[in-house]
Amino acid sequence: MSQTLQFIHSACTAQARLATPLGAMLLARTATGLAGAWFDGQQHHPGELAAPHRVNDPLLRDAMQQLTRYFAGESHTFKLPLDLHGTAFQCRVWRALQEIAAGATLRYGDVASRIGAATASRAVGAAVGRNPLSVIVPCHRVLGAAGALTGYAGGLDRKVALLDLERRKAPQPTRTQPIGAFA
Amino acid sequence: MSQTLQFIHSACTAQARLATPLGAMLLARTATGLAGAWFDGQQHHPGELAAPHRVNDPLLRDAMQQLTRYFAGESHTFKLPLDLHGTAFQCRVWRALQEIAAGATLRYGDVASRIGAATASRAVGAAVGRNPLSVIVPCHRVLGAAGALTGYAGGLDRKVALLDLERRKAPQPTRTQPIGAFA
DNA sequence: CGCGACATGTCCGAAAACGGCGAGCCCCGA
DNA sequence: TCGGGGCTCGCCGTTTTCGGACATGTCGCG
Repeated sequence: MSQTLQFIHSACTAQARLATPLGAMLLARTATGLAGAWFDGQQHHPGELAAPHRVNDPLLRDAMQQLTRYFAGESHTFKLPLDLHGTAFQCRVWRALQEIAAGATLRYGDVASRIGAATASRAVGAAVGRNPLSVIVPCHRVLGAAGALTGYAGGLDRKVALLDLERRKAPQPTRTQPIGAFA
Repeated sequence: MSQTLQFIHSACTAQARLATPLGAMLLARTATGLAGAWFDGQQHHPGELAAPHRVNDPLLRDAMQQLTRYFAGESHTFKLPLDLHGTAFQCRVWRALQEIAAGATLRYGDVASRIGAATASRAVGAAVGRNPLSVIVPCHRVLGAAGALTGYAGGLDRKVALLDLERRKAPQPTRTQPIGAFA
């Protein structure tokens, strides 16, 4: 079992389910923060959790509200305490993902450069795919060098839908300019 | 990292240190019970724990008191809530160990028979060696078929000292009679 | 009696396989 | 000539796989 899922199963204190336009989601929290958000049936889903269902948990309720507003197009940002666990490399990647603004996208290679491992774009792909917080950590905002979607743990159609939703709301350039942003 | 140590590091809520005639020990507890007791420098020691030091924790204080009485020769039994985590096989072995009375010993093969895996004596050896609760779960009461000490995670001299201590107090036959006990 | 061969569960290290990539090259069709 | 699609190859962190090593004991064979 992967390091992340191991952690999820042993440290989660509560879970909740949420209906979204793209299908039902499972949310899970630890004592520290939100630890997981998965679409039903997506890859790397943790399966059944032992933690109790708690619709009234303050953190889980916050998360559900913000996700609902997100899918309604009312907000594209999340403000929640997170509890991300993975290898050091994965954490660097996931942190980099959180800095991609809604409506913008990066290439896998761009992310690799940003975390100081310019030649590790393929490893970045692997790490992006294991992001435990679908939607909230915007792993769907990473495209192939040629602009192809390449993949999404929740299925490519969901990736399209998420990007559409964000582009409709935020009429910015389709792709951030990594050079300019870091010059 | 072994399954047990993984658990120790992630689930322990407090730790304490105790001086004994055989060297300093580290005690660790979870929300459920006592989870670990190791001599400094022994094999499979978890190393530094993130959990806070709490000399006043009720459970840890109980454990320290009972260990102190044990080393003073005043008592050979422990009454504490334990929280043992390992593979199913290891748990069966550790449970079997707790049924060996002070002053008595068993052979690795006897333990194997008792848990219904008569041919797995070698695997029993491996499991005994990973016992996370030195002294309290009496892994030192298991000897080789010929009566040899064979090994101890804390060093053979400690094994000798513990057996000596128990034999002095309890003048029973040196080895339990597994046949009679289970007939 | 000494020696070798098994059986058994877990852990550890090394090696190989596997990806949500990207650059370079070739080829074909406008 | 230029652009795009398809192919090959190098890149790199993670996961999987595999071969030993063990806190042993029994059996068969010389």
